[in-house]
Amino acid sequence: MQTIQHINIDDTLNSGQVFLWERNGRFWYGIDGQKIIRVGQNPFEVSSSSPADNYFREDDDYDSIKKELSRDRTVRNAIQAFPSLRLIRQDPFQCLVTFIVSSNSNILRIRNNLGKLCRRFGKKVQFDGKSFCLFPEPKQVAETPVKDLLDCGMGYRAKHVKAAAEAVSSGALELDKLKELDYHSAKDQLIQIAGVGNKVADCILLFSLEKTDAFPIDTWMLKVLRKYYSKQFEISSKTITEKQYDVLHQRLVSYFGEYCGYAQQFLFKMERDINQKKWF
DNA sequence: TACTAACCTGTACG
DNA sequence: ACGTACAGGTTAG
Repeated sequence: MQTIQHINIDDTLNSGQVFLWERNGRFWYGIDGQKIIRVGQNPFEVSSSSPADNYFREDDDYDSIKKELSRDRTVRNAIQAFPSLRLIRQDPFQCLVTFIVSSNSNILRIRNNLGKLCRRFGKKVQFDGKSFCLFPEPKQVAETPVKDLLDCGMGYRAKHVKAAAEAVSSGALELDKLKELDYHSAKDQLIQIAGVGNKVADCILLFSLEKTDAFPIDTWMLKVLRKYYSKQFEISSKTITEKQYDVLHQRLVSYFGEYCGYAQQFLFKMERDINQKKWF
């Protein structure tokens, strides 16, 4: 006998994947593209303003993924600490904007930037007796002057956000089609967008485009790799070059397997919590 | 090809 | 309080 869903909402929503969630009493409410999602923990339940299919990747064989990843001692410890931490399946456009905005920023600021963007340009809706602002659609952002995006506090990222929205809105970048491609083909297209480099692309691929073999390598992952994996993945420099990133990713995939993105999420959550970093 | 500094600006820390 | 450094990186040179 086992519980219906192995999903710890607090851990999952506070692991750096999503930024537009808020707790209200027994429930958490979040913005995902053109819908509002509500989740409660005991008992676990999800409802939404329009169908949100498998937002928490309920369709993954979670137990067998964890079992496979547990071959590694460090990931096994992280899984033990956060046994119901899930990867989230996000709206691709929101995810694209989110991680462009995230570059060289911090979590609280990212949250504030995105919140302002929604309040200023997103459609206002009612759900569960409360009012919310949806994430603005690509066309809406594409038509917004950079000046107004700057008011959201995005700084130099504002022009990248607008350009990305233009690419999506014009059809030059078809996000949904990237889901059908393999990791490298999809990544090649994402990298074309200004403001999207290796790390940001990997976040978008992992969190919204079905690429569980993506492994975003940020400063925290470098810290983790140095601390626990100095033997397997030696990292000498303070930062890594594009080439080193690619080589490292390849080795991470062959070490952790096709679900290495999950390993990244467990490790990231563990290390941030150890360092008592605030999520919101 | 590899390495550096500059980049907007809100928070965090002293 | 008030200044200074840093932040889930990317890019131009």
